[in-house]
Amino acid sequence: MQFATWNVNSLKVRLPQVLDWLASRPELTALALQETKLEDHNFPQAEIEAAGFHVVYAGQKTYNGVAIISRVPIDEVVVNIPGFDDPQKRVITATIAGVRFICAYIPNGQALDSDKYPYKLGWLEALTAWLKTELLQHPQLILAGDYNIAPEDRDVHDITKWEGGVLVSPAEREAFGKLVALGLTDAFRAFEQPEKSFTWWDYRMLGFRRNAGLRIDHLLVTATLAAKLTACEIDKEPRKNERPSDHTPVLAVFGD
DNA sequence: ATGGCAGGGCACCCCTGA
Repeated sequence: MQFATWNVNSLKVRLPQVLDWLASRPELTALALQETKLEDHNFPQAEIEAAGFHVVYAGQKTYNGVAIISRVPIDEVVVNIPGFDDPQKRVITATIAGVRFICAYIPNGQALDSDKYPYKLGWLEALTAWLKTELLQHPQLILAGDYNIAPEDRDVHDITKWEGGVLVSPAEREAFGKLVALGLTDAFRAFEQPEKSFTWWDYRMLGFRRNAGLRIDHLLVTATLAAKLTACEIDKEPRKNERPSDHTPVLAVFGD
């Protein structure tokens, strides 16, 4: 069983790369996508199904948009955070192979003095409250997505450049800590990993070539699943493509 | 040095991302 997350920064542009990556990963069970940037009537459902996959999605024009692609049937689909009034399409959840798989595109926040920053913190609170109830029903749960939070300084290429900004602020890291405190494990940190492991690199200033990146895409898993984890890997290959997404996939592998 | 790149919408420039 393998689950992955990838912010594709426009599925319209990246669909061929997504299908190529899925073909290169035949053991992958399901993939969570963020920033599809497609309204539902434009979503490439037929192409994805023609390639042999199941898919569910929730999108809007220009911004945000999430989807889950799966090799096995998808059940119990929920869009957005129940009880939280938000016009932005940032969450889709489904049960796949007995796992409650949540695909989330957590707000960026833009800047500490922006209106988008309190929106981000409130959004994280709502997510955490809802997760509490989900966890009561689903011992096997994965919260996968673009968190827009670098949890620790080692998740940042140069902390002096980011300190005092969004993605690394104490309040955001505390919100990440509250998710972990629900009993979740950061799958990537469950293993020895290379130093300077990142999932996003700025398009500008040769960010990828200089490995000037951040680790902001994560899979948090319940204890039941953490016990089955055998690996967690950032796959940097898609970031080397022509016209790459600025994010690259992260993959968690589970045994029996 | 606050810029640099990319995508989308819309109109030839602006917004957002991280």
